[in-house]
Amino acid sequence: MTPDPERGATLRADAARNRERVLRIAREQLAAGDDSLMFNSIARLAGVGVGTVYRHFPTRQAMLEALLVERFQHMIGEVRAAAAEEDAVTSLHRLLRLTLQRMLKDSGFAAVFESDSDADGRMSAMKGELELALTHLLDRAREAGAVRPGLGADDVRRLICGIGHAVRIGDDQAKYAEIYLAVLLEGLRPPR
Amino acid sequence: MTPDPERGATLRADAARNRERVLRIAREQLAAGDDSLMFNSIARLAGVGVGTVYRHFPTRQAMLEALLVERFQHMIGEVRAAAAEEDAVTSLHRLLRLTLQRMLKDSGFAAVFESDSDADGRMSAMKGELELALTHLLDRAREAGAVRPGLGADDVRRLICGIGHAVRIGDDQAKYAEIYLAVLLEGLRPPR
Amino acid sequence: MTPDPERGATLRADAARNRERVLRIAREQLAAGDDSLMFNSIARLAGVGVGTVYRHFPTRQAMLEALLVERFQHMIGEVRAAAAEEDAVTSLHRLLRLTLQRMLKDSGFAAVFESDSDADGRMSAMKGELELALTHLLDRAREAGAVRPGLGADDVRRLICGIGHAVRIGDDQAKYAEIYLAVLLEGLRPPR
Amino acid sequence: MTPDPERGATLRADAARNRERVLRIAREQLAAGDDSLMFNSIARLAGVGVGTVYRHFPTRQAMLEALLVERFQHMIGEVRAAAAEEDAVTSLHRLLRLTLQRMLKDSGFAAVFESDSDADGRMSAMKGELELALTHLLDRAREAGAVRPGLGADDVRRLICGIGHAVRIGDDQAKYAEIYLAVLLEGLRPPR
DNA sequence: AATGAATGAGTCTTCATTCAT
DNA sequence: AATGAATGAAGACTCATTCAT
Repeated sequence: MTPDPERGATLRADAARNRERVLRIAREQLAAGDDSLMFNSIARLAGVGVGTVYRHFPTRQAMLEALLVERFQHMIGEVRAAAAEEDAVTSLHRLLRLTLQRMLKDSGFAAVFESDSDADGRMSAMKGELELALTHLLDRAREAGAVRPGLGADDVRRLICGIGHAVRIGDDQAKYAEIYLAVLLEGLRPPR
Repeated sequence: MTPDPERGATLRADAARNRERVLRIAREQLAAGDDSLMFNSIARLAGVGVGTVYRHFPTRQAMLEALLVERFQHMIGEVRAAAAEEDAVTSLHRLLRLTLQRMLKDSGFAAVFESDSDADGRMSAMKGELELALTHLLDRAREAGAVRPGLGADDVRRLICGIGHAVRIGDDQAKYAEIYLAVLLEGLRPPR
Repeated sequence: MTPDPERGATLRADAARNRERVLRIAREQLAAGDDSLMFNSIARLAGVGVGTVYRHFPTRQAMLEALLVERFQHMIGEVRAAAAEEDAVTSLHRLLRLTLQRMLKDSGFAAVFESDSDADGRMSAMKGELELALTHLLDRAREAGAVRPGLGADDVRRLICGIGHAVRIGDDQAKYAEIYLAVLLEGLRPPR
Repeated sequence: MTPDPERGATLRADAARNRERVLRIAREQLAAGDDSLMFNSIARLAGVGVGTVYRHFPTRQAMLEALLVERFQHMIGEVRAAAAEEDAVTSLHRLLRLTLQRMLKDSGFAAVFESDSDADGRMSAMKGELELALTHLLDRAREAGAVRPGLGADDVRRLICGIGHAVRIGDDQAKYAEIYLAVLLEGLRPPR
């Protein structure tokens, strides 16, 4: 038995192995651009029964979130670190750039990051911590004149999601990402 | 027989009538928030056979585009008029605000406006004219200092789509639309 | 196109053919003792797609009822004729015997005959007519002293269903049917 | 270790405890109107593994029977007592009324009481004793003129099951039970 | 040109049972 | 003896598309 960091419980060795297999396959599918996450085919590819997949992940959304628990936990650390840095503005910009790139690379991440309704309470909790940390960072950046009043952490989340969307529409994402991000960063500042 | 302005051909009277019925129902469905556009139910509601729907619109995308021909033609006029106005900056802002509201009100419009691949050449042609007119307007606004260099009409289209997306993520669209639009407008300006 | 007596509408020739095929297979399945009426296998055996089966019969109950429309219509005639005969008591006994035998031979019939909730309004209508005719017969048999007061047509229906159930429990149905029916017939009379 | 009266073997204390837990939950489920007796959910509710449930009860039928051992044993006593009473006819009527009410209250009991095939030999043995005792009672009632010749204990069992079925079909069981029982009791008598 | 019945692959989901732990 | 994760057959149902009428 090994502790399962994502469930706060202990999983039988084989169960944990299957869970990981399923998650690995799901990750591959998403990476390959197939965001349908069909339980039957995931099960087949993972070499387990469908029932096993359902046992671990009652819904598609739950699977998506499970796929991202580590990433979100990592992000919380990043945002906290960013909020603690000396130069809040640079820090904010770097954070937003990083987040944008993550969204572009991983559509599953983008989907969960955008969504307001989580299947799993732990995901909601993490989002709450994320928002808190971002609020701190934002407050400091605001003091430095880089953020207009009236824009909260959730607004910034939505806006960066919007920018991600704008970049994705186009055909040369690498090219647009930096430009559109620059537009956002300038737009966040108090109007002249 | 009446000329069919959208097909460049002549349609039998009953065919034209059926076409309009289908479009009307499709419009109603979209307006009612159902963007699945299922051909079978549209056919049923329109009182025609599915085959008839397929004859007129080979794909969902084609139907969507047909639904929006008038709207796009109207838009072309708007953008041209905007480009001709004295105060290009105000004009640009008004145009973007109008477009944003249109996207929020009509998800079908948003989908086609965002898309880079059209089912029907006439839609592509219209988009080309739209881009041309917007380029003019943008050039004039740029001279007035309201648009940074390096941002073309297509960029602005994508960015306003992104803002629309950001607004749609939230639960109180009316509240966010104006704020996020303001962020975009400020962001479009040359950096300080 | 031929008129479809069971739908009150006109069915396309091929549709009618398919409908009959499906009903024939369903009938065979039931006769073979399989009362599960699985749509997929019925479709396969009938040589049609599942969708076709679903189109004709939205639910299992609807299919069962469709299977029995003719039988119920015939029964209505029988009960009316029975109610019109000279010797109401003999007539009632013969009718109940016939019904019991029908229930034992055809479990589908027994199921629909017992059920109080019909999928199709026409079935409910037929049951209503059946009840009416039986009420007449019962009234006449009551006058002849063969039916106790307080027992209506629906009670008799339930009781004969119960007798059918009692017979079915045993292993030698032929043996029990007549005896248990005799018990019922005597029990229907006013108490001594 | 405690002797397990129902298995003729000795059960480890924890095994006996588990067995009782499972039976208690199963009883509750049935009482709550859920007669599906799903092993997985029973196991979950009982706080044991499914495997444990299977170990104790190889089939649903076996579980049902185990649930009813006490009740049947009690019934044997009742029927014997009834057979010993002075007024056999009254006694028989009271017994049938009691049995009917039991069937209506407890669908599990009804199922096992009706069934001719038992999973457990002890259940068959009990049914045998029941039949014997009922035969005595019936013989005495027959002498008193309340039961026609040719009707044995098993027939009466089936008939009361049939009456239970008839009552269950309707929507107002309390109302029909007494009437239909009266029909049966009169029907049991020798024909006039 | 119109019809709409038919198609049937595709997907989802459950649950009785087994067996490795 | 107990566990409960795993299994996967089984069955239900949908809907985009075709094609005979």
